[in-house]
Amino acid sequence: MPEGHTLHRLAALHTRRYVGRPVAVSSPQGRFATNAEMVDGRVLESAEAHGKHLFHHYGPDLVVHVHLGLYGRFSDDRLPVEEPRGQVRMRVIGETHYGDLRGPTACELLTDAEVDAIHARLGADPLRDDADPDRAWARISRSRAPLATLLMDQSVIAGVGNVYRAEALFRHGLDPQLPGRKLTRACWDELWVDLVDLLHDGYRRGKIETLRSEHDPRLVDGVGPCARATYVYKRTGEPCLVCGTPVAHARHLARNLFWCPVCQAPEPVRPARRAARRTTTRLERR
DNA sequence: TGAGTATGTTCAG
DNA sequence: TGAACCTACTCAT
Repeated sequence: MPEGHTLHRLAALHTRRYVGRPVAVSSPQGRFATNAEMVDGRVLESAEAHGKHLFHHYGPDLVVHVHLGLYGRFSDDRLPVEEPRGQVRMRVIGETHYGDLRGPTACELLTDAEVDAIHARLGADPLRDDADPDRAWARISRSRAPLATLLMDQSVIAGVGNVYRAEALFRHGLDPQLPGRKLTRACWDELWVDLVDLLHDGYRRGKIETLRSEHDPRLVDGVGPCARATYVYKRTGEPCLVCGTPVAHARHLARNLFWCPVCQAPEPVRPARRAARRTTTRLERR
């Protein structure tokens, strides 16, 4: 599930597994072979994530940049190494474990300047201490674009993908088509705090679960642990867990968008209704 | 076993 | 706007 939490988990894992010691880097598939030679045998100095991007720092102008894209994976296995299965773009071997990178959108060797450029174009990352939500707000509050577009714009908020977008908008009763400039500062502040909570939770669990306990059918009805743990994502036509209305689906900029037409009804929002809405979708800190 | 689908991004046209 | 990337999972057969 490569949204931001996945990449931050990988950065933390790679820090534990490999940082501070020499690693063997290769490209069984061959597409990263020349660059792999440049860092093979070097000490991995640090691993970090910004949004959905992962960086392995081997020294000045020696940074491996990885983006998993839609279906990239980075495995984690104990030594000894096995024969590569499938297309392994990059293999990193440490003292106790090794990782195989498959199907990434990007796996490239960058200079420091190129890495800086990526950081510069990425927006506030809810999982980074240096995140600047005011900069994100400056973009959102000036934009005519709908929230559904803005939340997925990595130059506004880095690390939020389709699942977190759908779930965060639902949790705040926000119409996905609401223009950014119509969002109130108070709503943004609550939304940001919740994104920080949600992504940290995903980081800890290693999966995206967004249901508050009172809405979790696994707790309410004793449904098996495999039941989905989202309010609207991939629940098209199923009853909203709060109001029972069938969850709606549409294509938005070539991506799937899910929302509850009642809990996230468009304007006008009357004060009484907003108050009622708050009692059912209030932000719950974990 | 095979078809269909996906949490993302870039590039061609 | 659609194709490409080319993995892994789910579901139907």
